[in-house]
Amino acid sequence: MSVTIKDIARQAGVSHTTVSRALNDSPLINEETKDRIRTLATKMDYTPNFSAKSLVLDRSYNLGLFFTTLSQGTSAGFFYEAIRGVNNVIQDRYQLIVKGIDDYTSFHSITRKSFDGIIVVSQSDDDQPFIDHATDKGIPLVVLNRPIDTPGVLNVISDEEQGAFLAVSYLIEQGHQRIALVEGRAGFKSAQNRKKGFERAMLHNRLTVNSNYRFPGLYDLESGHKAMQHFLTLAERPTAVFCCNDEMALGAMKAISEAGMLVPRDVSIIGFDNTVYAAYVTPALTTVHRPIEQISKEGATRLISNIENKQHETEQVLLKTELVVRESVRSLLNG
Amino acid sequence: MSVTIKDIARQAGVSHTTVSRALNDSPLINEETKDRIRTLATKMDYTPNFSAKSLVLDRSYNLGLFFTTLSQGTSAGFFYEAIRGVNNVIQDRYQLIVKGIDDYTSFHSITRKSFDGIIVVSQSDDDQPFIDHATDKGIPLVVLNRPIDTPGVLNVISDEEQGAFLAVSYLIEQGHQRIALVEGRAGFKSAQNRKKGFERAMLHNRLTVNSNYRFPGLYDLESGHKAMQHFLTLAERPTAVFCCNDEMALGAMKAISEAGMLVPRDVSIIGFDNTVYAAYVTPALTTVHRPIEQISKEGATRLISNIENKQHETEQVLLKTELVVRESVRSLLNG
DNA sequence: ATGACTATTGTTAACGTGTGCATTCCGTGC
DNA sequence: GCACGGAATGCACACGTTAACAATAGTCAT
Repeated sequence: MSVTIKDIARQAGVSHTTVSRALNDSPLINEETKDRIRTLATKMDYTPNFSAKSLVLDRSYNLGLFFTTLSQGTSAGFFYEAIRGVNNVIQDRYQLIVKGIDDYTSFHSITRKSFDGIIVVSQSDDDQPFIDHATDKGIPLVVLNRPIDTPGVLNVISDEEQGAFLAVSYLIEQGHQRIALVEGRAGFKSAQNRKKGFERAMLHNRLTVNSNYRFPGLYDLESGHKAMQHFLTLAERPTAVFCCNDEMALGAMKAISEAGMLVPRDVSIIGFDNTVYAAYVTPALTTVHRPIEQISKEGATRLISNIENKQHETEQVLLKTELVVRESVRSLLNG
Repeated sequence: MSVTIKDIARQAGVSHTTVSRALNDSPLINEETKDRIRTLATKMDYTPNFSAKSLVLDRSYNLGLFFTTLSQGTSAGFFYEAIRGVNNVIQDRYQLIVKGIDDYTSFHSITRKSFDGIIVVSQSDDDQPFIDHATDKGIPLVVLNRPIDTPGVLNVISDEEQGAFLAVSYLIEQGHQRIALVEGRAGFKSAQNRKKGFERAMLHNRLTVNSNYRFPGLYDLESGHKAMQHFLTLAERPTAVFCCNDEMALGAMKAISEAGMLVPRDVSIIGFDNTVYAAYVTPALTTVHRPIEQISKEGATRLISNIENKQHETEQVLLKTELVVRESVRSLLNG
């Protein structure tokens, strides 16, 4: 059917070995023959058979991009930016295969043969068995977005604890003291770190956290909505709420306006993630920007470098987050 | 390194052919030997080498999921739903390879060998050369989301013209007559169809469209914002605006509130796509739901059926859209 | 008992590419 | 003139799997 190096060899009057070497730019082959063969190859519209290459070279040309889950809980924007970032650096050297870890009942089929490298965009501790499996099998690996304890694994993350600290410190600077927290999805490391940053900022300013001022969330709009409804029933309402992501912040804003109140006049809201929508909500949401696309670019670049140089760098890379001030926080300072 | 069928054969005292047949459940092999070999295989932790299979069976086990672009203009929610839908039906039979068409300078490397089938999530006429290439190469193909003229191509789309008709008819039912249109990105078929639905609904109700009441858009927040700013400068403002997607509708709402006005009191807004955020904006956005996930499921299912049954169904499947009524449209009827 | 037929297993080649080891040719130094 | 070395190419096999064909043993009808 399709043209192979043997076809080219026949046409060129050489052996298929020579063709193979010529197309791989081997120094063994005369420059003129190389040229002749190369032009002949393009003229004959030759495409290498990657299955055959894979078989003999023991490389799959596949990079796996694994998310904790595809079917639930991953925000669309997050997902999109991660794929963009990775896609951007792999170009045509690899095929990008997108998977959800929770699609697997057994990791048996995940081997060195099927993936030259794996990028895990991790959102939960539940990914650990998968990460261990990949490490055991000796597959080059990078874990993004969630800090990893396992030594010997490349890890690129944003400093979320610092981001939350930044956000809450900002609230305090603006004069807020009764600050509430809508937590992230239980089990997600990001939820823990953002909470930690919140607590550190409070402690650092010698503020105590009312236990009524914490509410569990699921990172979705609905749980932010519910949390805010709860806060609004309290006799002494918080003046500001730190939501562990933007979606929940939007839900909270919704609840506030449903109660006939206004953001930020009655309650200040701050989010996390800097979703595209954050800028266009009314009022525009003050939030923390997390450089997902940059994380995934950085991760993919380092992974590929590890693969191609057969090295095994295992650094942990921390990328800084930054506060994006918009309109959803009111200053309580009388000036 | 890893265990092959020959290793199993040696252990079992049979030929590697027998092992191959046993693992593929060939009727030629005695049931007992099959069992013996199968248990031995799992005990030895055997995983088939897909490169070898691919080479001899002439199948890649790859499905390509191609978007018009990954780097610009695709909405995150859209992207996410499409991948989810496809991923949902392919399970572990295929690897899902995600690509942007605009990443390619040449389609040369896209062949039958590298993809068993291709799903194009098409958002622009510019995809046509790619679609033609895939058709030429004889790669099983399905085009989602954009109507295709090319005969002989499987095509699954939502009826967007009907959706727009639905939306605008609803506005008219609520008593609106001065209805403006924020158009979609030029060149995108969806933009044309939504506009067509708009026009048909107007015509059907014998309403004329003021040429000041049309404004080009890019499907992003900013252009909706700009369009609305324009409409607000008009002496005779529209009472309702049909935005060709939700993002632009959000932008428009933003512009309205910036001008000190309220939705829907002063201007009614209706969107298209039913983004996750539409429900949680204030006021919640009335919009048209487009079943992206269902489209991609349907498309993937039919493509796989075509591949595996070696048939060549080329139907065009139209899935209905539906109006989701929320709070962003005011009734002008005095009741 | 012999031929045909079935059930089960083995032999061998094939898929397309890369590579270790020969082979050939040519120039160079003695 | 001959050995040596380097440059260029070819031969033959390997990678792991499937499949056409061959082979063997057993069964059954004549």
